[in-house]
Amino acid sequence: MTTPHNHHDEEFSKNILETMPSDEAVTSVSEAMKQLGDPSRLRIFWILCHTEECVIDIAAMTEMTSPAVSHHLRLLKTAGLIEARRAGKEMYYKASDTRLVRKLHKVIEEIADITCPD
Amino acid sequence: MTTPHNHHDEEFSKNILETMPSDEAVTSVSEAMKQLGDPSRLRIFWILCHTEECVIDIAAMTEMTSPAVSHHLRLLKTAGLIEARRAGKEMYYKASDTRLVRKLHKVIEEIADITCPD
DNA sequence: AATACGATTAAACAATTATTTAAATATTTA
DNA sequence: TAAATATTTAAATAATTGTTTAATCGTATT
Repeated sequence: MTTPHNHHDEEFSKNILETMPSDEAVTSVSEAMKQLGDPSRLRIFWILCHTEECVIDIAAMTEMTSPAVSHHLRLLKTAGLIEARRAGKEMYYKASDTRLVRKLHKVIEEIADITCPD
Repeated sequence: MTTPHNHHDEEFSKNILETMPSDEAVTSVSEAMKQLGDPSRLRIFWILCHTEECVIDIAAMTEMTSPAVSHHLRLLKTAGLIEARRAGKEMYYKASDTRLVRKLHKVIEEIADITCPD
């Protein structure tokens, strides 16, 4: 495959296309990013990276209703970013202990410190 | 402020709330994540992290129409993730040279290499 | 078993967003 | 200046998504 315009030498363009992330990689990365692309979920995720909490407390900390929190928790859980455990009447959520989560948490903290780009 | 349930000691809860990212930080981080939460934009962004390209070539590489690419480019540009320059009839786009962009690029490459979480 | 509490689900609504096709704009070249 | 090329904008449509309110489900307690 060749691009309509040839701004780079063939070797280079070929290399780019070959090292391009696979569809699966793109899907999984964008799926994770998408979940954190919502401010409510980002807040919840951040909290759960630091502590394990029940739904009511998360709702209080983020000033949201329980159903709204529950909805976001489900999405985060489906994406594999958080996990849950039941203790009596309560469900406790916390960030999953995976490389993906650790990297996302790290980049969030780093970006949050920047605030102004550059 | 105290959470409805007290699963942690007061000192700890207080500390969490205080270190919680500000609204501005949350907004800016989630805005960046949101842009990369779309697979089409993630692909485009990845390409532009590696090379400068014109719209037609990006469209060819991603198998999208020019208007669709143009639309995503505008969003990425508004978010400060990419920049543009005109050369004759063509517009050339590339990733912005900022800390934010470098960190996002890095985490994308890292996550893409993982594929399977954990 | 009845009640209370925590959490989830469902339905409805509002809002945002991606894609397509067609038209418009900008720049170069004949 | 007319035609060709590259890109953007606009209009229309389809699809996704977040939030709210009300109802339901699961667990524990009395």
